Amino acid sequence: MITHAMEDYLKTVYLLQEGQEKVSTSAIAQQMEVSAASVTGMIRKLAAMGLLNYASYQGVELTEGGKKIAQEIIRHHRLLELYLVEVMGFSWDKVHDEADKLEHVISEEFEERMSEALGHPTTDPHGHAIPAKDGALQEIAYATLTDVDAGSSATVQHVNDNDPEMLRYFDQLGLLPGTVVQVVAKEPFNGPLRLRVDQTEHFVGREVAGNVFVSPQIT
Amino acid sequence: MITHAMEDYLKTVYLLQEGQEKVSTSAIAQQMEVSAASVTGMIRKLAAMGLLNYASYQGVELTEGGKKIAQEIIRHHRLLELYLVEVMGFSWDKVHDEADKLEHVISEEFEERMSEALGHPTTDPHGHAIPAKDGALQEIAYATLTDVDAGSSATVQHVNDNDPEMLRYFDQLGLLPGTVVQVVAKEPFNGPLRLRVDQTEHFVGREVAGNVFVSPQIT
DNA sequence: TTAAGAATTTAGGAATGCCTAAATCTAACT
DNA sequence: AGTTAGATTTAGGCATTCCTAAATTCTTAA
Repeated sequence: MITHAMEDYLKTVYLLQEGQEKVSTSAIAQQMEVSAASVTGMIRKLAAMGLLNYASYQGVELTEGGKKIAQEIIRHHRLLELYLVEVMGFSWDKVHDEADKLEHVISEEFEERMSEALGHPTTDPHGHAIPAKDGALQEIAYATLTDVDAGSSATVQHVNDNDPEMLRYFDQLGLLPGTVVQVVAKEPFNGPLRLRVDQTEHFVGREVAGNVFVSPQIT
Repeated sequence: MITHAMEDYLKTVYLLQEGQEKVSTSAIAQQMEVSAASVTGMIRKLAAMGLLNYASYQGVELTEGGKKIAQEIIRHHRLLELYLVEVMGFSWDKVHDEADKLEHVISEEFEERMSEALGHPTTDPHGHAIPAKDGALQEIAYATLTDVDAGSSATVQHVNDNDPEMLRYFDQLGLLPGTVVQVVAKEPFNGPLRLRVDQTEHFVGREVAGNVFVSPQIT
């Protein structure tokens, strides 16, 4: 039997795996805010179930079976986020936590009816791709605002959704997926970025800018 | 901390408590399909938390605190059932199981938004009363169809919702909350009841009839 | 009133999922 | 190659929630 905790581990490994081949125990522990020892224990169980490949000290890699479960959970999560915002009227800073709980519990029919009600959408409110029912998730590794050269513009693709307070700040700044931002200037010594969004200028710190993922603006 | 299992126990005790003063260990065990020993263990924990009063061999009674939690869970369950049917288009035989999982997981805001979307309803799809946000649930102890005299008519108030197959059967018979039924005849030796629903006659067994709760038809 | 039978509780145990502390392994630098 | 810092695993424990089997208590009916 697959438990909620197992689903959370698979989801985390899947999302960390993007780009890298192998995922380390400590990366999982940090992401999930559990001890590394707990991760080792769970990983051994998941490996025994054939959901991931694992060799001591070498890191972890999902099998096809593990990937399939992870994708399903991520699909649940992102459909839920969008449903909560679009149909139920939640604000986008509150939907992550709600979806984290609901994603393990809803049935396939619930998933299907949400997808239908939303017109089979492909991105969630934070700009993340929603995997198709049996399709892989190809998340593109976008740069963040901190990587954009001063003077250049970029289009917001997605933002990190795990800090509600930061999401409210994004909202306030107008840094929503699809928005064009110009990096007017970057102060030295990890100083703030001067941004122009919708004719308005803002100064934001590097930590915030590092959570905004963008593609270069086509001019 | 209150766990999902604890919530389930409180809910079960609350629903069994209607009519009776005290609820026995074995009644809880039977309803929840766990062993009596498990019930004893959980009850001791809930009593220690002040959620119910309990003396060995004497049965169990919820405290005000326990009642409040039970009502909240029942409100979640019944709002979810109605939301799943009315907004998401589920058929009424599938919503019980889905609601049983979701009821422990949704936030207060989710509850509130469902209630709003439904126009603050007072009964769920099976005819059960939905408790108000902080109001007690006064479920009336209706008779079942088996109690109705041959020749008399009655109005369906609610039906048991825990058996999906039986719900589909009710649907087929037209035995929905609000419907008027005439008990044309009752065969002896626990034989079937001859019912007239919407001009059509049906023969149904006592087990089914015992799960249909009715009030006498005002003539 | 006493003894069977039913109901309930106690005792002991298993699985899950987390923890801390200690041991072990890897990798990197002298 | 040796040392050491950091990553990882092992060992031992705790809480939750269920179980079965055995002991106890209550009820009832001869």
